[in-house]
Amino acid sequence: MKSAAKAQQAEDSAETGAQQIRDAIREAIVERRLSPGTKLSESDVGNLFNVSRTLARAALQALSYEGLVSVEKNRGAFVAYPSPEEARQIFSARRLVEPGILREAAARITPDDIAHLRQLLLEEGRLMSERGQTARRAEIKASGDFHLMLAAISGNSIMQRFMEELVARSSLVIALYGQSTASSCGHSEHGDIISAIEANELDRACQLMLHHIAHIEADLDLRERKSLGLKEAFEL
Amino acid sequence: MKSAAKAQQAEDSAETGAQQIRDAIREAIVERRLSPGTKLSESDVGNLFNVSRTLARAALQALSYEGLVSVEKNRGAFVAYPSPEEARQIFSARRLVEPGILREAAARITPDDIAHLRQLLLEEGRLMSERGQTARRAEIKASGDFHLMLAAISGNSIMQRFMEELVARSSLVIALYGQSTASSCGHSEHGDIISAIEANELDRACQLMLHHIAHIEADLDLRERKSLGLKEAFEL
DNA sequence: GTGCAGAAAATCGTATACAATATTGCCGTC
DNA sequence: GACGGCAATATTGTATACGATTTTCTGCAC
Repeated sequence: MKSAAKAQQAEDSAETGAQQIRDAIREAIVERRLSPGTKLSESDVGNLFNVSRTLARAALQALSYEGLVSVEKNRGAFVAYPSPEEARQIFSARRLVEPGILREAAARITPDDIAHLRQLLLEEGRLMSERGQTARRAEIKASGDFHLMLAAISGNSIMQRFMEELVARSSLVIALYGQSTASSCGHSEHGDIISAIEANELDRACQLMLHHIAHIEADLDLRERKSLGLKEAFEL
Repeated sequence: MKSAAKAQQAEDSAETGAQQIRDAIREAIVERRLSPGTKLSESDVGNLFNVSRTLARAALQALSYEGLVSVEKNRGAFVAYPSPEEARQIFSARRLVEPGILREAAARITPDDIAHLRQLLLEEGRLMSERGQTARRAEIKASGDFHLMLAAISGNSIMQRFMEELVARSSLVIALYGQSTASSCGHSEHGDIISAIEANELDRACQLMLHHIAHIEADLDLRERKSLGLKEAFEL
């Protein structure tokens, strides 16, 4: 049943070029090749992907629904620049839903799933030790994939989509407010969570998840940096 | 701060005509003037609102992101026809997030908010006793508004938007699979939840909320109705 | 009369064109 | 030389146009 749904989605997802553009831009944002605030002009995007403004616009609109891009009337689209308040809400939402997702995932998890999770962890660890931009980008993605995999295991595609949005937006927040140059996600904590699930200690797993999210948030410096900073930048 | 955010949103929401069309169609779907499966041709929508296909298409795309409309490649857009599995996921998601939302809302609720909630309840009750299509439609909307108001009080605009999606999709599910002709939401249960919040009995309020959602779900007949039913329709 | 093939119609996917709005640079005036 | 207004430019908002795909209808063969 799930595979059938996925197959159908896969066959439909190839439907339009806008989808591909949207995915490409989203990936660029999540991997931080595009910085918050960057202008995404419709013409530029169109030229870049060799399509008309129509498709570029559709892609940008789609990204705005996910909160990754903000479009301002008659001004254009920009990579989202989440405010501190927005950042707090994103993590508040994650604290709210992730324990629940974890519980549902634990109820349906198979040994196969656990193997996949551990493999993901391994990959993540490998990337962490590597140097270089590409490795760093892959690591960022992998660390989010852990949370997404849990959502996928939960079997609820609605929550899965929601988590995808939250993880992507979290990446933006970390890019903006993250302090430590270290990994965005405490790597070992992922492993601890898996272990707790495996040991069927659900409450502990949820606690670990909450702590994990708290750790990520603790690494942020959520001070209101008003965009008026252009003045301050010269008042130094 | 919140009001500022809302004001900005309000001033931006008037930005484009597609937004208005999207809202109009969504309202029609939620109030069940548009039945699941109804075809929404881009041309028809455009003509109906006296805009070009471009805007009609944008509106339909937007609705598809919310799960209220499903667009099939080269075939067109239709009012979503949620499968039983989808319906289960929608309510599963609501069970997952609504207690959390309620807790956050309770932490920030003001006497003013409670007054608003009670007023909403009163309105709901009044509509329930009335006869007529328009009253019924207003009642459907009001019963959803209770849940949305809680999300609004929680102060997390991300969760609020998510709840808007879930409530709207729930309306579709109830239209499709609901059995009782009665209200979509047990009216009295809303009042009980408010009372529990007011009495600061948070755990009880959450329990009531879960029961409430369960009641709605219990009124559904989530049997797989294959679209092959056109045969059965004549084999009766 | 039934079934299939081909054409006609309708609808969607994408590109281009035009209108409206915001931004930028320029020039005249004070 | 600084400020304010106007024109030029760039960018978005919307409409129209054209090609591609699907659906439907028609007509011919069996």
